[in-house]
Amino acid sequence: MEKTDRAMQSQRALMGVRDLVISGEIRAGARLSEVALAEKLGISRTPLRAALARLEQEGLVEAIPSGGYAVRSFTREDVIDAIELRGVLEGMALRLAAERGVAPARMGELHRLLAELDQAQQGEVEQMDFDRYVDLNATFHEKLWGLASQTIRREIERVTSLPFASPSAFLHKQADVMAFRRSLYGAQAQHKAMVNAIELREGARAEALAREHARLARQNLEFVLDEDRSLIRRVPALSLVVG
Amino acid sequence: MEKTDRAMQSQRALMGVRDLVISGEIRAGARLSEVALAEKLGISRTPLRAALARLEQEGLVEAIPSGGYAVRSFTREDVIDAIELRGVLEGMALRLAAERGVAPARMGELHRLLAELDQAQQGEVEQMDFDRYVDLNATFHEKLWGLASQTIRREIERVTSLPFASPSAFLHKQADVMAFRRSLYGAQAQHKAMVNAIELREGARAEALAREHARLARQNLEFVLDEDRSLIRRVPALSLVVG
DNA sequence: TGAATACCAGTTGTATACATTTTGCAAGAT
DNA sequence: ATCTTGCAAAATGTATACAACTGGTATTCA
Repeated sequence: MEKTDRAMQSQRALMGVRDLVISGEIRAGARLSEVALAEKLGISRTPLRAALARLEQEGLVEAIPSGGYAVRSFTREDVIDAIELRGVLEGMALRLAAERGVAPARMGELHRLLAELDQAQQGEVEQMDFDRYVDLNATFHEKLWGLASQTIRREIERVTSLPFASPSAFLHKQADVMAFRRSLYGAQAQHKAMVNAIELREGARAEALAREHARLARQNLEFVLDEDRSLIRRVPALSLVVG
Repeated sequence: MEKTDRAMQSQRALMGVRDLVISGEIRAGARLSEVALAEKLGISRTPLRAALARLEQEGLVEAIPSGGYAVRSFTREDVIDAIELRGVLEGMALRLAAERGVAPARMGELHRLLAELDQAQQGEVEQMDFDRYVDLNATFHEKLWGLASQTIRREIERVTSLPFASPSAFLHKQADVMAFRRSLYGAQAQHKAMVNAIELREGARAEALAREHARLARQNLEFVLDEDRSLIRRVPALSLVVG
């Protein structure tokens, strides 16, 4: 090795395998051959194995009893529960933020993001700045997570490492669909209500709103699976869902 | 290697390091020297590194920016949030169980455990079968987790891998204290109410009860930290709490 | 005397070698 | 034709070798 950054190969392994799995290039259930992967990624088996062990913790990959790993496959119920789980955790984060209080500076950042989100969806549905909204939405949710303590933030980040459980799962730039665009109006209303609830120290309301907000992802999931399965390919990791 | 089980050394590494950290044999903040640990456990660095990486995910150990790992240290707030997190996740599990329904056979198992728990705390406080209650309580909670889907169960198990966040954290046989014994009466009443709520499909009540139930652990934590710090040594991993 | 530097031990991250186990396949028996 | 058995290739788990980096100490130079 000849490199600059510390633990470079490990990072390459982690991102490389994650991409291969999420993109669906390796089918769900398929065994992950260490030698083949190591060669494909141009690294040795050691950092690769570290990546596989971590991806098992993240839930993208599962250990085979006889040894090695395979790409995990998810049922519809798995995905629904992962989304519900995110809602519950975000709800907890918001409730605690409301109960314990948030520094004014941070609330200011949230309001600024709300205003930018408003701008992004200005005008008619057809001309809204979808890509910009996608980016801002991801930033907004990350800011919300930042209100929580490290312990809770860690869990949220782990759960959302399953791409279809992330708040941006169905807001990918490759999946710009009318049905998704329309869902953004309700979403933005919920964003504002969540921030308002935190300001008013209304913990229960903030929690309920976060849960209902996550429910939008579930709606979008069901739209993809039941109404337009051609979108499966465009939503990250959704190719791992069977049935 | 000459061994029987698959991935034997990795398991040994994981349990070995976990024990060293939880028991407090290695101080919070101390660097975990790989060569020293490997020699101490009689294994090579490879399975040891796998164990360290996993313990980092579990939260017991943290990566040092310049490389390697150190024993993590927890603030009182960290522990409180971990307990609260368990309460929220158990609450989610029970709510979903209530909403979606539970097979009668499983409810039967829960009732049987409730009866056994009743037996264990029969009679006067002084003569209750504390050790037996401890075991049954752990089994009961595991059965509750079993009501949830794999996704949620995984998260609960990860969170409770921090020993002080587990439902048995303050019910350790080495920490048989009057204050803890007395808390069991209220706890058992909550156990019964939780099962009842699931049977009546009262999801919100089940969730609220699970959260309040976890709050007992917080009370016990505060008792240890504020009233009888000599107990710190007897509660697993509590020596990692600073302040 | 103080600061900068060069060196050195110790440590981690990565690659590779090795032994055991698993698995796929083909041949043979029923 | 189907199931069993044996074997070889491949894959995993572990150990070890190696190179780069970190941190600290002693030396050197101003």
